[in-house]
Amino acid sequence: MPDKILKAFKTAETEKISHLDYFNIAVSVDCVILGYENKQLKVLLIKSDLEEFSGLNSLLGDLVRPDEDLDEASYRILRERTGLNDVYLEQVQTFGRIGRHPSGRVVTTAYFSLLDLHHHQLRLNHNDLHWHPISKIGKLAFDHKDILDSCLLRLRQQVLERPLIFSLLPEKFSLRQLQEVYEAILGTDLDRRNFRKKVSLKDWLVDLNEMESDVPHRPGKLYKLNPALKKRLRGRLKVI
Amino acid sequence: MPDKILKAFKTAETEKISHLDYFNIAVSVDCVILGYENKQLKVLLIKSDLEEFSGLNSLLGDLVRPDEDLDEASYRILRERTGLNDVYLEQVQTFGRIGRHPSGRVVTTAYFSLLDLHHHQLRLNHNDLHWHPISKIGKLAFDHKDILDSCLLRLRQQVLERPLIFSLLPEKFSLRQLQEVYEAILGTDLDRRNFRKKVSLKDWLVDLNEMESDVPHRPGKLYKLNPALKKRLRGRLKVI
DNA sequence: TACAAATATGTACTAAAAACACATTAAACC
DNA sequence: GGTTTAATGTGTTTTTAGTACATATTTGTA
Repeated sequence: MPDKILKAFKTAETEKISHLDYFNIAVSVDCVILGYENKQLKVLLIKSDLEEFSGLNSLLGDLVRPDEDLDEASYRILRERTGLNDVYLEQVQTFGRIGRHPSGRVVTTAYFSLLDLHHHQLRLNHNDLHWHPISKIGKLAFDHKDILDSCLLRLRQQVLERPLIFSLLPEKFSLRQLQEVYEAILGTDLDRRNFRKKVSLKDWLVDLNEMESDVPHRPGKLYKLNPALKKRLRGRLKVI
Repeated sequence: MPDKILKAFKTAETEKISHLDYFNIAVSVDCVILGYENKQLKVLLIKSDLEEFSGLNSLLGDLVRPDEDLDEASYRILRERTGLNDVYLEQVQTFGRIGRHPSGRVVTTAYFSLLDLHHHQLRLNHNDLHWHPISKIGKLAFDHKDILDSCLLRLRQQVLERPLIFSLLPEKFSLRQLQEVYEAILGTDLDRRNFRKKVSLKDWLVDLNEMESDVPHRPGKLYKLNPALKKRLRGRLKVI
């Protein structure tokens, strides 16, 4: 098998190097799992259990298993950590600096996901897991701050074009709630009238003909995501 | 070291599995190197030397070395294959299906690059390397057709927003040449007057006050890329 | 010198985005 | 129960960007 592999990658430089020099990297997946609460965007972090990063938080990640697709690993991590199966995950970028992991050569692929922090199925499986406001993130373990930033950048670039945001919200929501989520993600104030016009021009929402309740002011109409779009946001993993 | 590594990735599932099960993946880089000639976008391909893919072409790729950053590997491949050092490369996506490489578990990260196919430094280092019009690409080895398509999609999405395209052209070019490149990439015809207006509103071009020569019609003005933008397009690799 | 084939430069029209205003509703308070 | 408060809901106007389209100009060539 080494011969076969070398043949597949034969270049002037690699020919003399043995197969063992190459098949010794670990690949991991790190998930930027975002939620929304109290008008803040939050990310799910875990206390690092590596000495090198004691006291620091890290993203949720794990090594990719030998018999596991890269994308599948991201769904597994999300499921293991949150209990959620049915959530959209998107690959963003791969980080492969030599020294990025203190224990060995680990190349990691970053995914982001948005979910409703109050989802009834959400079960954080570990005491050290916690939601952290992204506006108050300091140092993170590994290169996880870079990973977080790249995912946030991607999210901000795409959030107005694609119906990504709705999995952050409960099934039924008002336009005000929706606007507040956008404002939290983009970090800007939006004009309410222009925002409503923009949203209504897309086919994203369905009017439920219901009203908010328990709000200390005039209640607004409730909407849900157009079911036709929901499929696109669903996880693509075959549920085990 | 195995203990240390396992600690870093401890989850319910991984605890019982040994370090050797994980640090045995190879990571490769595949480069979608695009050039432009005869009003066509072309990609640099090489004949696959794997039996499984005999007769098929593949992208230019290589395994990432143990002591090499992921990004650096992409610049090395470009340099080894084309002789060019000073070229922009951008990471696009990582492909990690289990069975994607017949010889073992290889996760690959795709990069794309645009370069002037008639650049004086360009020296293709192998007889089997050739430029292939993207409009006539059939089957490719591995999952390289998917990789090519994802890079082309990214390119088309970004080419109007960012000054990526200029490395496809010689130093001096006319607006007609520039427009033809855009048309080749986007696969559409553009209105000449609107195109010129759009370009002139950006700060991308510098008028050289020179004219085309050797054209069988009225010569056009020559432009070059605004030098202030050139840095952003340069390769980020420390030249060895 | 007339013609062919480009360049160069608009202008009018249309659609999208941003700025801005007012009437309406329901809860909370006196 | 009337008044206040704080939202919702629905515009209009203005500005900007995008699209469609026309004419004069320059050079090489027959």
